Amino acid sequence: MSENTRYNIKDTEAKWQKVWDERKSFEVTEDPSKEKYYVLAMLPYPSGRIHVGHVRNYTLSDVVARYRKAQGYNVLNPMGWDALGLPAENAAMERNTLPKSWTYENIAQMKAQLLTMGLAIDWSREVATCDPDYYKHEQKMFIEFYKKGLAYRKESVVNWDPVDNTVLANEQVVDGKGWRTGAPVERRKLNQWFFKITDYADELLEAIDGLERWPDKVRTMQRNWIGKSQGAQFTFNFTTSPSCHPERSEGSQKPQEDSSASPQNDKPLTVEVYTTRPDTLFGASFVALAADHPLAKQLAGDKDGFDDFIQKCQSTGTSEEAIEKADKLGFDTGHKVAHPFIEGRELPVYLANFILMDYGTGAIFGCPAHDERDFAFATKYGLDILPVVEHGEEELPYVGPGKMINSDFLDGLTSEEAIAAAIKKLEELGAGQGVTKFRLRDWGVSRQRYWGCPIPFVYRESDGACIPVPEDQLPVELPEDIDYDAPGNPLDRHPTWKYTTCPETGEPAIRETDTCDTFFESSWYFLRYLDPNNTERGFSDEASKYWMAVDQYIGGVEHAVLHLLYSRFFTRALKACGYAVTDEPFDGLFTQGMVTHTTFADEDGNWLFPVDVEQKDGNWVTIDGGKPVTQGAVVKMSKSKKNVIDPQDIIDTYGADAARLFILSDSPPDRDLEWSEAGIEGAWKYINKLHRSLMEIKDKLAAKDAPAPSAFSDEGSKLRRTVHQTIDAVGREIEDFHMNKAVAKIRELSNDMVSFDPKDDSDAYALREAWEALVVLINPMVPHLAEELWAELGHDQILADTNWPETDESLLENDTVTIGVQVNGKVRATITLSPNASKEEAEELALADPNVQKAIGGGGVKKVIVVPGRIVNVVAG
RNA sequence: GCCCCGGUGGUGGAAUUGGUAGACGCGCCGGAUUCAAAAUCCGGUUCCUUCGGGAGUGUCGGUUCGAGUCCGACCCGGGGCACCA
Repeated sequence: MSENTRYNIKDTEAKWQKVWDERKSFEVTEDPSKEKYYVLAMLPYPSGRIHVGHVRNYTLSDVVARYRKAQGYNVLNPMGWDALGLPAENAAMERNTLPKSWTYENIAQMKAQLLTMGLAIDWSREVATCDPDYYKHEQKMFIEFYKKGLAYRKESVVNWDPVDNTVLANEQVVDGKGWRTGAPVERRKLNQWFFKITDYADELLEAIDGLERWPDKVRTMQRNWIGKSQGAQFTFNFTTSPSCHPERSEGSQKPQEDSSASPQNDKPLTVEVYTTRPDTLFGASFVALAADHPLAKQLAGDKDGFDDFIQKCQSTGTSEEAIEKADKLGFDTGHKVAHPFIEGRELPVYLANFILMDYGTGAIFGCPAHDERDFAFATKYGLDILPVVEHGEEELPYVGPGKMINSDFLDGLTSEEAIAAAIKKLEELGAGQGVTKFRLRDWGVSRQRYWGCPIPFVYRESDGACIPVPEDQLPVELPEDIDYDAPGNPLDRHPTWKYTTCPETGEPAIRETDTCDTFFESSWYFLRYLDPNNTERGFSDEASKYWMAVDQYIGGVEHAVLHLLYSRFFTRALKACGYAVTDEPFDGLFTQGMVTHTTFADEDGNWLFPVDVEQKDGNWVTIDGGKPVTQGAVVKMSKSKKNVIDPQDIIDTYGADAARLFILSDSPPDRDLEWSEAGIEGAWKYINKLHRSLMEIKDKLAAKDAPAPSAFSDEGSKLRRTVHQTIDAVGREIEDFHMNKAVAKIRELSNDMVSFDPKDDSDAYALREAWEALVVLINPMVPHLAEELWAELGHDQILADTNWPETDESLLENDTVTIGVQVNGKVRATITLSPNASKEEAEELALADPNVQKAIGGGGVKKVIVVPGRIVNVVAG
């Protein structure tokens, strides 16, 4: 093959990227005459280099975007940077630079990389969340939420590293010690900002049912996270009176919080419990409180073993083996409470390690016959096990529903009826009421960090009043003259930044030095894309009304709960503040699988990069030195295990099209994808082959404007059927995210085309038709190659502006169909007949086959089942 | 422990949802081309076989004319949640 006909991937890809850019092919505006389609890929964190997960994500969104564009939609496919966050601060500390410059350098590098992928992105809408023009609007939203009562301040406990002078996330606390300093973590109370997502708990839960184009997995995870339960909350009265003990602690303890249970002298002592099974109240045999329940210490008095018990409860949290079996541990306080329904019945009160203070009321009643944990506990401590639900053959504990027994006025009712009846009775007695509880907590957004969106409030020094920063003073910008020499939050110790005046009185005031959780930025970035240059508001109502909701959102499943739930809350909160937004931000959601790769390690167990090893005589060795290498498990690519491939190397070597094609064709997008060098080479070969094939056959194709012939040869007709069936199938597979199947269908078609030898004008016409269809079909996957081939086919209009081919209905059906003939369920022959053949014809043809006759043997035919177009099954004797 | 998802050739995966299991690709084998190699092209490739056939979709059982697909029990792998009352 001569040099000038060889497909030059590098030049060709650069050429078409330039054409798209110059023609602004993917820039869009609101166009009421066209139906919109909003494709959204989860925005990347600018870590510096793109990884294969990005390539997979944006290839998928690109296929959808290009496919929908070809179908005539006005497609919005934007991109931006989730640019605030802790890694920038860590990098700044390590490299003695500033988070801002580190971040913007990374953005520039990653953008340059993404541009080589040839994505159909409207770059004019690019957004970086660390830009004050971006966070200005969310500061305004924050204040609007505050005014609506959706944002509030409250004292709450944080993990405090006393050496670094900083707050730690739960993940940064290892064995009770700070991950960096190793210092024991203190629990400190700080004033923190919260968003009232709990106001929307019910609505967010109910609306999950309507998210039909979301994966079931994600919907289930969100339901569980919200964790709605209905039950009864009621009070037990103590029949014993614990002596009021002075605090025995070392004095550093915080005063105890107010609680439902009041330790005051004159009122009788009570404890409030929560249950989802008030129907089983007659089966109650104990009451249990969390070890850190406000009443615990008072109830324990100076009984022996209390300190021991508390210590054990705390240690179960960390010792690994104990968690496995997690023995039920109890501490008998010796005190008793009265059963609310049974005169004279007393229940012992325990402290127990399986009761959590932060769920429900931190106290329960135990019904061992109908609860697993209560059963284990009662067995261990020799408490009564009283069945109150008919359980037939089932062994105790029986947790299912049934008819009530041994339960006085509840006897004979179903569990459901009994729950209602028990709640009614509790209400009559004034002991409690039916309540609904959620696991979901309000969203704490305060972070004691520098590289985040400043929370736009000041506190007046004279009286501590919390005052929102007036709109005309927004944004509250991050100072750039910061230092990382001392531990802690640079904003807090900045010499001037936080000192300001009260906008109302002009008195001295202190700025809030906390910044927002970075989930704040990602909760509305899809709205900013709609109107990225709006300086008055984050986005206009008009833009939102035209583009929202997102038609197809694509990203990793790791955001199944937090990001996706916060965004759903955010649209509702914005709506409450007068913005025009849909309730639900994302109509369709697709979660892609992980990209995995083999791990390699040297003799000492150190991880090795795949680029540093090679295979020699069937064994893996290091390239540098040839030392033996062991091949380990295939796991998600991660820097720590070094099993990463730099996609840029792949793109530089094989081109973006090959990388895209391999990623799409090897595995279904929702499953994990195992990266392999061999796979990428296969994709690369196919790209070259398509180009070569067209170059070879080009002169034999009919002219671009040749009239349709009046008739086609048998081969020509067959090819045309395949073409139209493929057009039909590929569209459906793309819509279902079966990109691997779409690619397979295209390859089948191209195999047929390559072996098709045009003999006359009608064949030449059919083959041109086939090539034109093939190129359009493959465009979403390998757009550079497709543009090149399209131009080779003689078109002036670029492919990015070309519509998806129409299918000819009459060609979707074949004129003959080959079906199997079974004898007693085993295939013995195949027959070919018209798809409209009658059952009788099919039966006749099947029985005429010698192989079928042979299989039937002497027993004769008992019955023949004919499923037209599918199968014939002969039942022989 | 509970809740999902998955298990099909050497390998990634197809199978019109109960109707010819293994599409398409990777790898491998054989051949052509080449001084040679690369690239490319052609053919083969589930396993066993006495070449007639037989077996086969994690295991065992069931329903059906017919099961990868439906039902029951179990085994293995991955993910999520977790003393949630």
